[in-house]
Amino acid sequence: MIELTDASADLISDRFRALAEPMRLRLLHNLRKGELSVGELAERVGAGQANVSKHLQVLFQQGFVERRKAGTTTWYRVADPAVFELCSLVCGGIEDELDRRRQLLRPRRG
Amino acid sequence: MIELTDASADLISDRFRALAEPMRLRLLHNLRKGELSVGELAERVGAGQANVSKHLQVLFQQGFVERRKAGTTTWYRVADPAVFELCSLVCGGIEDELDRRRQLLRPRRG
DNA sequence: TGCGTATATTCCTAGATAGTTGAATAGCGG
DNA sequence: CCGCTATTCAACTATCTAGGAATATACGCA
Repeated sequence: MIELTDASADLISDRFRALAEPMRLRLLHNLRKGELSVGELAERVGAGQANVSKHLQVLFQQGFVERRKAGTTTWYRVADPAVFELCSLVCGGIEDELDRRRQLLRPRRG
Repeated sequence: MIELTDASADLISDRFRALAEPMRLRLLHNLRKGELSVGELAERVGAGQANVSKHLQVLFQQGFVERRKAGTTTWYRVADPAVFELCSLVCGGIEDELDRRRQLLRPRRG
């Protein structure tokens, strides 16, 4: 692990921020099965095309997706498989967190 | 990996968002070595006490840290070691991304 | 009780960002 | 060249959040 300087903290947080958005996670999830165009992604996630395009820019800037232009359409694909490992790690914690929230809902003065 | 429903996408993004903040990454980094109080953390990261307290709430809500009250001081510690695996994965991508950015800065019409 | 300390909470402001809309760009077919 | 399509870009609004200041709460001590 990098010794956390201010600069590297910024870089790391930038990458986390790119994943801190449900829409972008859905885009990545749809791209798991293979390449998709912007329009196809917009249909699948039920969002506007411009919106999807901007989200894809963010993922591209962080290197999570790559793109390939063919004629008028742009095909996006996952570039960094580590993103799925990241999600798996986070998903592992989610069930724990749900359990913990249920604990918090209980009266605690027992 | 969880089949990504809208609800789970929200949960996952919430967890990523908790890490998408340099200050919170620095807090977690300082907590690697062991328990620290809010005041100690505020000194180390050079931030206000209220600010640090609020960031710790976010990390606590997402289950990344635990806390223990002793008198008037609250001691925080890392609860989920997976957070460091997450950072490692992200750090691994950062050097790749830096290389990629250097590529982008080059004239590409070769 | 009253004071000092440590933490949490509330209010406020400035900056960031998601989403929409409309325009601009680029390729394809006539 | 002209329309058509897919994508990107720019402007705008609404929402969110980091940070600071002030306040509230809780604890220890005399």
